[in-house]
Amino acid sequence: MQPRKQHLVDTALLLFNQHGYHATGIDLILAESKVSKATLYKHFRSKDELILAVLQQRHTQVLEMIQTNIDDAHDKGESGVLAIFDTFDHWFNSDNFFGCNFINATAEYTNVLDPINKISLEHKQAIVDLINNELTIKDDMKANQIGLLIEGAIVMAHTRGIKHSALIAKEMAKHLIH
Amino acid sequence: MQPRKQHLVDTALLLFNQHGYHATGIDLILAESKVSKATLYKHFRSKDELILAVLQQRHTQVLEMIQTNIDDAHDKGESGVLAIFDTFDHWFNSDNFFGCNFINATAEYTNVLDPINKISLEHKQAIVDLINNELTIKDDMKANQIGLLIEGAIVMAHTRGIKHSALIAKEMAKHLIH
DNA sequence: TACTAGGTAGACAGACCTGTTTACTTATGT
DNA sequence: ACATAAGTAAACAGGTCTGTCTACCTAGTA
Repeated sequence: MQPRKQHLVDTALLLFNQHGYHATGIDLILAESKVSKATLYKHFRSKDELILAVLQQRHTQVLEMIQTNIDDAHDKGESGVLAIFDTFDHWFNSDNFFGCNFINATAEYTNVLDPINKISLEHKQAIVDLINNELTIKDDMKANQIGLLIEGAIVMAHTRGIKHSALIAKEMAKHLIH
Repeated sequence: MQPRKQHLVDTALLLFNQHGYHATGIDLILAESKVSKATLYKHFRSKDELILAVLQQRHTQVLEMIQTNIDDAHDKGESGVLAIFDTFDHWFNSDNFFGCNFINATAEYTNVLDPINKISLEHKQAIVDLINNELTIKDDMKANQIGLLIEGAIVMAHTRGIKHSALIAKEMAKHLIH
């Protein structure tokens, strides 16, 4: 991706997190990124398209972060599934946590047919698929249960500020696996 | 509450659910409720104040719905805690489900000091308190774990359209209680 | 009859929104 | 030296947003 385009996506991600999607105007993104409006509209046809690019990038980021923790766990002979919760624990306790971009996007873009809504569904599904592949024996039900624990931890951390929620969820996941 | 004021709150609740908070303009609420703008601004000082009234009412509604299910369960000699999940199951499968108003509000109003954000926190905390009081022996940790399951079920139902998520969560809660 | 409470319609201000367009500037590679 | 690609600044169009205000309209009641 061209550097300005990438810079726009990075800036927009931060601002969408800090203020929400509707509340973040194009002009603010331009002012913060110091990119001109003409450039933004050369790279993206609309604000919605920029949002999609932001979510697409975030999707990749999150899955890579999780995969890194899984790989580390495997190297140490530990459970990959439980390591996923460490990724979220680290995220919740960083100063980069403003809730899940996809949950937040679904809250603002309510139309199920909206591509923004669709990418959120795909993200959530991808995480459950990844969990399923980490289970010693594939088990859709168990993967969904663990996925549910992750979602619960995210909401608990975001709406109630309970930063250690990922560890609470991890304990619950332990009992599910054994 | 005066009938027009109540009607405004009811209409606004539906529209905020259908379109989100920022995306729902005052004018749409007025058109749908057939109330004049002057009347709205006599009852509410601002849109934010209307949102707060909506959330306040929703807060009461949800707790009452849960309490009804708990009472019914007690009458049948069943677990009050598990009955809470039936409330959510019923909600998810109604045509009145657009995710949790409070999770959605927190997504749009990101400032933790915002009263809209504060009421969301209080709502979530109230549910956990209610759970705690239903436990045979009070247990903050267990109440939070069950609260986490509920949040997870809500997100699963909303972002992935998995309408039976409350029953998945209920099964997990059974193992927690016993 | 006349006052009052509550409501209506609609114009208006002022700000902010997305998106387009024009004319100018820089940098790079041949 | 010159074409091309990429970026800039700024004005502009056409909406939409919240919130205010004026003038009018009922229905009930003292």
